[in-house]
Amino acid sequence: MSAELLQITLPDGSSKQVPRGTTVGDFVKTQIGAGLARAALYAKLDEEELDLSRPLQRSGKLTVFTNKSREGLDLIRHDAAHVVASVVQRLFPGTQVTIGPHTEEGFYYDFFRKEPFTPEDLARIEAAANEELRKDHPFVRKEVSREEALQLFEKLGEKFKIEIVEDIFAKGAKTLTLYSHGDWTDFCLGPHAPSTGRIGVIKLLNVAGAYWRGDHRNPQLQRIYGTAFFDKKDLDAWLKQQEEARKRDHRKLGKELDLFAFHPAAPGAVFWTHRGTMLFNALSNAMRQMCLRNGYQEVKTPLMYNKLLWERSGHWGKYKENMFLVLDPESKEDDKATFSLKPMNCPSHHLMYEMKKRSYRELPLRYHTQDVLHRNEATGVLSGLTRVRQFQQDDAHIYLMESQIADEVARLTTLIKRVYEAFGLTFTAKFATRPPQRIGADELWDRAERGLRDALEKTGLQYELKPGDGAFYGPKIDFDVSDSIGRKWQLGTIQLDYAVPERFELGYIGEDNKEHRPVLIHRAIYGSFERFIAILIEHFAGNFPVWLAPVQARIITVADRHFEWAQKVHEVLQARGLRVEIDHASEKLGAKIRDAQLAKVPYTLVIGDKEVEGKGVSPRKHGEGKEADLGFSTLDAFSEKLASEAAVPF
RNA sequence: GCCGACAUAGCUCAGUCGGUAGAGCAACGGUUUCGUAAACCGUAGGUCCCCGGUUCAAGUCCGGGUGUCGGCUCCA
Repeated sequence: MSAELLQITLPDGSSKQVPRGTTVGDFVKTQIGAGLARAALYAKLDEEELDLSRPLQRSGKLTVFTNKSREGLDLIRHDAAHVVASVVQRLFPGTQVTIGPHTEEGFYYDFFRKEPFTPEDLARIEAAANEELRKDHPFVRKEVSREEALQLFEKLGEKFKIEIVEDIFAKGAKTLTLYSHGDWTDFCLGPHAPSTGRIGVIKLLNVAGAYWRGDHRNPQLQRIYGTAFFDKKDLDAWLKQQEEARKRDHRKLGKELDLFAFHPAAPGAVFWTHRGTMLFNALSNAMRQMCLRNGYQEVKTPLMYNKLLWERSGHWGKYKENMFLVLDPESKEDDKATFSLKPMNCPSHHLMYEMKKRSYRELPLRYHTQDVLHRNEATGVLSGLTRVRQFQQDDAHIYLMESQIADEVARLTTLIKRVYEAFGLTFTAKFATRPPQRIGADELWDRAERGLRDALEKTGLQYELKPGDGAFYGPKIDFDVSDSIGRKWQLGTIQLDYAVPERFELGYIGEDNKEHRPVLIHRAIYGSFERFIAILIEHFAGNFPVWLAPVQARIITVADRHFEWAQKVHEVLQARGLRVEIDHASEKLGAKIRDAQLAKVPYTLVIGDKEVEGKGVSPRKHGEGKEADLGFSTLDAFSEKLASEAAVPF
């Protein structure tokens, strides 16, 4: 069997026969073409990733990746992480290496070193790393035994590597692969590009702390973030895009558009300006109306509760760290902290639920609340509007019978989809199952997970499975949306909960005249108004659609003599519930137009002799150039138009 | 909470080697009454985040605190 032939199928369906042992690189060169051979970085034989230098050992479907593919880019970014690590160890002896994967936008490498890396260090590392690329070191792969691997890393004093190596072998690996370039060697699953020269350019971005293996009890490592591209031009384009994205940052736009502010006296709590409040209220009212149309009861409950409630709900035990406690000087308790601001609405709703005897005929009973919540978040996690200590959710708790779960979840996913699509947001759904730390019997979890999953499957929505990511009381479906710099934020959520009704001993009288336990669904669509508004600001880059815009139209006059008609226009539009303002500045028209444009007001209404004469306005749409000028319109016609655009789209 | 960086006028930002702070915009006053992205002249505005230290002298150097930012852990 010296010339055993393998059957290698290509993506176009054609297949080639080559002797076993032919390397991937040779296969590509002889069977496909020299051009692809030069461009090739690595390949996949079925699902197995192979370096070009690896011999083909079995038949299968071969896919070759070049610099034209996402996979190719991910590969050189991983290569780049190796190059950076090698340079860091040369420039900063004594630094220990850990891991360095590629990410969405680049890569990182985690190092253990006492002294922090400074921005100057980064610049040095970056320069030296790019120098390595020019040397075009080949990546050399080698398989070693457990003993060889451990011996190598013992010698190098790489404690973290040893830990990983031990783990790999403990999981049953027979050998371990090492990759070297130049005189630097690292343990790595691979694959890698043929040589360092295939990485076009490396750019280091920043340093940050990260815990070893993501556990805060472990030593803190220094994570160097960077990115790599095939071409300097691609890097420049990416940097420019990043720059553009930063212009949409909700913190920047929030200040520029005068929507909200923060003050050191209340870290993590928002000051909403009038404009911001108008936006907030537009969202709030839209949600409120939608809930009312869909069988929800809107309720308001107290913001502060005696700890009797928190002990009952389990928050006192599990969540106390995150709650703002309120001292009661009259209290007989030692710590006087007998009250707390509510961090969630659920316990309040349960109290309301149990205030009356409930019948199965009332179910599903849906409580909707937009009350203010407080959570004492760790200082380091606060971030603009996306992570705050005081916030409002478009929260709801739905009490229902188990048989109603599928329908209710289907209704919910439909609502969520409708709302997100009305904003043009693209989202991903995640199905999160039981976490290691949980309450409730496994049998309940089985039912809950099955129920939620069945309902989700029924809706046909694409979703990602997140095992172990559920809430401590039940599995959930989360809906994520990205911000302008690509960070994903959880907005909507649907959480199924059998445990809490049990804990609160909630009941309803069934058709059989017996007491039954309801199931609970926690759900939010916006998530929190604060975070949702952050996402919207970035999504629209501050150019809100009319129905959301804090100011929907700004009236500007050509000269002071037009002021009287301007006021009349203002009155008429305001009477229709539209948000309109007059620019009183003693400026030329051009300047007022510019101000209105910078304020991103959807319509600027120009009023001069012509408009006074014709009892109308000349609207100008937000935007550039001649087409922005809509010409003359009667006041009636424009007010119709604006009112129709101000309608809630869901 | 942890690691790192940053904090100067309402905003955006200069401020060299340690020698008591400056611009543009905004605000205010005046002139201008103007047709689709910036009229002109003037005035005022500062606990250089806070507390302490070094120094003849601190916006600048050092220590502590607060806040913000980038991550990590956590989370809507």
